Amino acid sequence: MSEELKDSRSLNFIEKIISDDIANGKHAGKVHTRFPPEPNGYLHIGHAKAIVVNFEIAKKFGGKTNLRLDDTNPTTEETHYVENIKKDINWLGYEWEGEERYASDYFEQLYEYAIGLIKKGMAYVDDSTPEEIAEMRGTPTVPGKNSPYRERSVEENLRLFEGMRNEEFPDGSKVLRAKGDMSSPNMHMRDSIMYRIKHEHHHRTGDDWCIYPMYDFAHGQSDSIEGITHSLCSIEFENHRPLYDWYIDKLEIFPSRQIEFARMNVSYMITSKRKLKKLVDEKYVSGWDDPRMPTLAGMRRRGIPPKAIREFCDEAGVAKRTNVIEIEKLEYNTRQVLNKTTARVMAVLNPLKVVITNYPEDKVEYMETVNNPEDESMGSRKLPFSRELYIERDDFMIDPPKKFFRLGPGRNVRLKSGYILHCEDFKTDDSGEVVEVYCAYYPDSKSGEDTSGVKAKGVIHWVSVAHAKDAEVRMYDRLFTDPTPDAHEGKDYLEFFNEKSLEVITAKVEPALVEVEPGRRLQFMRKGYFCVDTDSTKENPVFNLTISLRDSWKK
RNA sequence: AGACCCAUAGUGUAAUGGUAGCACUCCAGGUUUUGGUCCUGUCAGUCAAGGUUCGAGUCCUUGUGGGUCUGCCA
Repeated sequence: MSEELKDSRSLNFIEKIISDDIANGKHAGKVHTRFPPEPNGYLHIGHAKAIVVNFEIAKKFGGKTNLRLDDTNPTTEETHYVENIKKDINWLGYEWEGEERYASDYFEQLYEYAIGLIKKGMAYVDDSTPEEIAEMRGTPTVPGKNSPYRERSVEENLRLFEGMRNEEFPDGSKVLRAKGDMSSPNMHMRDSIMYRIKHEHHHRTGDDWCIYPMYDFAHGQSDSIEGITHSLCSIEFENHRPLYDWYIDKLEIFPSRQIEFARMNVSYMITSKRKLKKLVDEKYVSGWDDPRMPTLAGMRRRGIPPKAIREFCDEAGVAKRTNVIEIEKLEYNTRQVLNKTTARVMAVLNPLKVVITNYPEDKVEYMETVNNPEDESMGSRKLPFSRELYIERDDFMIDPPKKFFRLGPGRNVRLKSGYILHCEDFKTDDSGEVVEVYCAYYPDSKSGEDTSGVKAKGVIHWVSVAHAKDAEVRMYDRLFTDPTPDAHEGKDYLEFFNEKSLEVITAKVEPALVEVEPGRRLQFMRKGYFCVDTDSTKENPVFNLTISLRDSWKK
């Protein structure tokens, strides 16, 4: 199980309800939640929120959380998705109670429940066409009409429903409906469809069934069967709650309680399955796990630690109003975790050569440098230092402003864990571009044993030319240029695709970096946090920018 | 249009009917061999109008704004 999240905050509204339930002895104080994804796609940041809410709330009250795949629609669901869903939840840091469950585990029980309702005269087989049913349903303002098949006898309904199960009827020819109230202002109460005929292969039950229950006649019943005490779902199911309760009441089964909360939206991200799929299909991104994608697979590859996602979701809070959390919050949580856990390494993203004119040609020194100033236990290592170094092109200016603390003609700068340099000259090419910088070093200014008395305001990173290795670095930025790309009427979200969301560069890195394993997270000193990509090899190391360091420098 | 739900700084989220707080962002400073981290500070809020009350962000009414619902999807 995951590390404890901060426990200082006050209870959210769901926790208050549960807290009251416990105080009142409801369900003998037991708390049991569930995460019920449909196995027809990949999990994204929105699912992460639901996962964190369900697992953390249960944990907080000493309860359990089930994983249940809501597989009642055989046409869209696949085993392949199940495996990815399980992997993503585990990666996020959670373990569900026992084995994962499936709504399809309960098909027989659900069938029995339906028979029970028919026997009570509360359900009937309807021969109407889909069009007729839609027509008779009415609209929110006009009451619906009763189906002409509504008053069939219990015996006939029983016989017909059994016939449905026994493959006697073609797809779409009949449905089983709950006898609700066709004049209810709540559309879900207007004789909700319980079963439809689909002669299709199911990923788990194979060809055992040709009738499948609808969400409304499967979800709440599954909750009940599993003894779910608090069924937490998103706000769009609010209108389903009367039906959820109606079935529990008529079926006389364990009374799970549905509580709705607002789904989480994040700026610059979209979570629409259809829109995400289009990005993949039309090659805007490399796949569902492209590091720019808001999928858990994408964020994992990007290098965002699961703990950061947990804290982000937890700190975003739980309430009922529509929200858009600023992506800056996720970035904050990401940096927060990475700052404490990653080793600092030297990597020059945009190299400029520096020659130390008074340093011997063939001398090599090994400079001791601490791996993580935030965590002494991470130790230190040695960096090769020589006469020619790469520094960041941004760290040199021909004519720098006064507040620029880096290198410029006549200026001093400290090389991190090295010497202080004094810039004496530089060389440009025909276009005026600086191609080489010439410096002198102060031999008695070595890091840790500096007796020079020389002042240097800035500190820059570097790597020895003779020892540097090339590495592919994928610089990622937000996928979209607009905080709410899919909320503009008349404008397609693809218009906001950020063409600069990926830039591939070749960096000069310290030699040890070609040995790192995929998945490893590092801080490139003064630049940002990076993660070794799954494409990475010793011959061609690949790093993904997770998130840059904050940069408060401006002219 | 009818039903249901929601409304607190830029963003998100708190506040038994009793001092509107926290976090992120922004801005300003301090520390720093990362212009990072850390620390301090500033700016900034109860949708509107009535009502109940000694007292309303909280309760009531109306309005305004937003969300969900008219799949044999979940």
